[in-house]
Amino acid sequence: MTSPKRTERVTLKDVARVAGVSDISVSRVMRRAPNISDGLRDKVIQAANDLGYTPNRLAGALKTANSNLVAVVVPSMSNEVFPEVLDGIDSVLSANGLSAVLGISKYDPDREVEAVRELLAWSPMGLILTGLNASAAVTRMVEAQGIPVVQIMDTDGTAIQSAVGISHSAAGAAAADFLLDRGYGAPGYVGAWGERPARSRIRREAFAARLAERGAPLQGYKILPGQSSAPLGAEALASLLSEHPGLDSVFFANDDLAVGALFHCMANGIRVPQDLALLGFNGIAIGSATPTKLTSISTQRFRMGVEAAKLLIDNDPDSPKTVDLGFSFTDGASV
Amino acid sequence: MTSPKRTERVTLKDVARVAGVSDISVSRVMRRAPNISDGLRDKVIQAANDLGYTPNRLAGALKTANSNLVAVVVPSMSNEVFPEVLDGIDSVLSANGLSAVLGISKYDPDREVEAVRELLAWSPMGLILTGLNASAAVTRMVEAQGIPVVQIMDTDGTAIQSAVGISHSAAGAAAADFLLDRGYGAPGYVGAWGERPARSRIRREAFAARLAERGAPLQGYKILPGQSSAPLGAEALASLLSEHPGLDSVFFANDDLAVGALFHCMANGIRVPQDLALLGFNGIAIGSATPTKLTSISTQRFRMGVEAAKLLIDNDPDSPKTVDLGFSFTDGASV
DNA sequence: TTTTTGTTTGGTAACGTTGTCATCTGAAAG
DNA sequence: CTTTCAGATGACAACGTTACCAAACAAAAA
Repeated sequence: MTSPKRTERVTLKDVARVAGVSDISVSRVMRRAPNISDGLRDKVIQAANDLGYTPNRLAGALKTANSNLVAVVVPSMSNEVFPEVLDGIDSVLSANGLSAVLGISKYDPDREVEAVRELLAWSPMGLILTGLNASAAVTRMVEAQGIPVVQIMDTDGTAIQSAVGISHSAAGAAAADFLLDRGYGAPGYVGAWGERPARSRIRREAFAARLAERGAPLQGYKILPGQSSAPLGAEALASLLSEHPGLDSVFFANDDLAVGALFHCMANGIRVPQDLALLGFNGIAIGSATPTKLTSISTQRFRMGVEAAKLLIDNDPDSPKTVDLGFSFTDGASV
Repeated sequence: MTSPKRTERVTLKDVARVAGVSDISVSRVMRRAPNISDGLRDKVIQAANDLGYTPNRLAGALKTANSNLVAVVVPSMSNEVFPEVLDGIDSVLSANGLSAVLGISKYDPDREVEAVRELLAWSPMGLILTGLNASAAVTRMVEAQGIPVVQIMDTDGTAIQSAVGISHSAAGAAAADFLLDRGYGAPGYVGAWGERPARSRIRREAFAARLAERGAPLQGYKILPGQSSAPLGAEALASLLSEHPGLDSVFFANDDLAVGALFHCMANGIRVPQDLALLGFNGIAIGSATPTKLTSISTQRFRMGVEAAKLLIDNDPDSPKTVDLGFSFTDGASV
């Protein structure tokens, strides 16, 4: 029984010695470089397996100045959206031998800068950021590093290089049209998180602007400080209705809030959509299971991650791209 | 306007040259080593800022054989549970200058092995795995690397070193007691994902065993192949009830399924809990906003991540720990 | 046969950092 | 006025890889 103490790392040299070849040949076999004879390859693989050799990527990445890491910074994990995007990112990265290093900014620009600084120190081959409102410090750092950057979620604004997302202003305007076209004339709005995800503010403003444009201005809105959740949505709607009893429809910053609001209506005898229409945002699964199916604006989050990772991988520095994945209305019964 | 081309990396040497000191002094200042005069520190910091210097962790980690990375392997992101755990992990890691490198196994043991191999190549200072059922290959690799390992979610079984989680067999048994103690005598069970997360199978088996022990055996169960979601829960319950109309209570593998089932009941005139009691698992936010509050077994997922990261950081290789965070019943109205 | 060409292998020198061992101050102790 | 010692700083050699160039060899062309 061997001691479970610090095992000396098995290196290329060890494998080379055992296989009776040069270091560099081992390196080439491990990297599947071309022009390797079968004999050499077999000897090396045999020796590597015998010794339990694992390449040290730290050394390889240092030498080639090209780690197979991708830095990903998202604002939060306690929100269905980002895990789904991450899932999409990882599905592409892992298929290409890349790994994601994660940073969570908690919607705090300073933390984002810190996270980016921290992650860039690993010489990632690319960076995925959330939102287009990157601080100047972040922009400077990534430009100094000279790596591809893809910003996700948002296409309203100027990207550092490339972006994959949707136009939140278009979504807000579309929500307004959707409600007005269906005859609602007294719309309200509910948000959360103090609108720290700037994207929800953009939607609200575009929603309000389009409503005003069409002569049916926003009657009232409520933005609570807490994190989005169904209970918070119920609370927000109750509070909004007490201040604005005349509302006939409400647009929500996300489906969590909208579902909670739907529950509030069910519990309080408010008929949906006859007395009040509810329009969500994001199109998460639960909305399609509620007794009254939630009408929502659905977005493609997994795909957003996939496209972002792809853009990073076959990056063409000379032609940054902005990919708008669009959105669509789910056929619910709450509007 | 400088060309956005490949910028040469700014290294310690550059900073040292500009500051007029030795390389190693710059290194020491950057690492906040002791015994540095204020004069030296100021010169170095000034130069580093002027040049926009960022340390290269690849080189540092290679030299010290100690990266500040923690490898985290989870089975999925499309499940509220793991993002929350990750959030907890990251909160501790980021406070300690560590970063998480992520691997997603998709509940596939082969992918898990691959992810671990991939991540270990970065010489992480620790590894967080999901579940206690790590394959022999994984165990061998981490032992060869000699780094601390913490396994999360589960405490029923043998950990490689340390574990943080709950006892799913205890939870299953407690669910049985909970229902029986409240007078229900004909319980059923609903699961999903083909029970690939082994933990849900353990809960079901313990649930069934305790029921049998107390003379009220499990009447029937339904485990659908698809991923857990509210719509799937509704579907599963409908199907279960058609096969076993006499059920008076159902225990669910998770709250997503249970909430969907609750909706199914509401839409079909099944009174909860008079006609049918529903007991969930996980205690996610939405369950406390439904018109009939969902009764559930709540677990501490964020804290699980926190404790796992802490265990990794102040690791004592000689005394691995198993931390059982326990569970509790939420005071819902569905049982 | 000789020359050309291409395939296969090896030697050497980095990549950017830090551990280890000097060296050099200057002040306290003798 | 030495000796001692702690506090600062520096020189050098790694860490484990891979890029680059050179060399050996074999096969094809002349």
